Amino acid sequence: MQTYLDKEVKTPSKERLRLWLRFLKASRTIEATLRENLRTEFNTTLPRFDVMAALSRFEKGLKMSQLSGVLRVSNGNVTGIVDRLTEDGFLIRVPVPGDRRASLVRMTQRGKEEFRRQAAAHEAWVDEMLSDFSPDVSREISLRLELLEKSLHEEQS
Amino acid sequence: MQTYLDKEVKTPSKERLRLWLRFLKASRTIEATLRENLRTEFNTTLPRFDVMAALSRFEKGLKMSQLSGVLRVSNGNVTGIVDRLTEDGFLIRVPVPGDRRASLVRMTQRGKEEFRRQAAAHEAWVDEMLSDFSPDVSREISLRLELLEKSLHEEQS
DNA sequence: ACATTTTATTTCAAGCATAAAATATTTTTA
DNA sequence: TAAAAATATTTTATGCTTGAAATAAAATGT
Repeated sequence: MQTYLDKEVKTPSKERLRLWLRFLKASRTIEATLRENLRTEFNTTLPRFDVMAALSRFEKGLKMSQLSGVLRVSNGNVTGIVDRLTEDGFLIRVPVPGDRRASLVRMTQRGKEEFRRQAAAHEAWVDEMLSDFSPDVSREISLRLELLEKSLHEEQS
Repeated sequence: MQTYLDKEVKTPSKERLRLWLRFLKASRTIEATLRENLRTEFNTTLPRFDVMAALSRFEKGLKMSQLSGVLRVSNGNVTGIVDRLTEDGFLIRVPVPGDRRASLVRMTQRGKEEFRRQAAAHEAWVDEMLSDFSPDVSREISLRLELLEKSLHEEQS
């Protein structure tokens, strides 16, 4: 039962709900800015940037299923994005010897150069938006979020 | 220029980038769970839930432009979602007397009842996922995020 | 009153996202 | 080795999302 203190003292679940709503709103605001910037300055999108970022960490490329695993999105989703990035000359599909089902997706030289520019701009935009957070505070919250991630992926009891 | 301490001491901008990436990942993980739960338990989606949640706070309803303003999404986007929720009998469009361009969107009785059930489940899911965060810590981070939100919406200098 | 501008909303084209079904290939099993 | 199961990927159907164009009505200026 609720008391006359309701305004100040919420139930734990209400407090966590509020936290989630704030979290989501901040996340969406930052995302919207990044999308807008990627669109106007590089004529690309966040999903395309995400794919390039993932591939930039794997010189030898990734299979489609590995790529969708890393990005935590559906298989079918990645197909279309890789198709378009390939048409644009940023990615290439190379056959896997000995398995005609699979292919490795990797960046072209042009893709690498384009991504380098995008990544530098992206880092600057984030730095600007999060400028209120000192390196120490950033590290602290990063750590907390890492623990949260872990707890979210534990088997539900 | 970078030093041999790179592994431990990052530049501020790298530290903030890491924070953003963790932030985004946690946000997406939680969102994915909520989407999945809404789909399997209520046959609905997060955008539909968001629309209902916004309207639940306005007994008299909202104009389409107000609704997209509150949700911070594009006008055209809201049209389709409201169309489908209206077909399902959860929302109703009522004409605004004296302005034949606009209409007020508000929840039907059935919509209110359905949303009450969804909101209760939603709160419980969030409570479960964020159970590591004590009410005090929740409040503290909420406050930080509120400040971040504010700084993000200030005129860029 | 009439032309112009602003406001409210929808439509459109393109891309993103998912789950489920389909296709093709490889591996396992009987 | 032939059938069955597993794996890798694409296709399909449906809905979300945006920016831009289109439509319609209201407000403003001359």
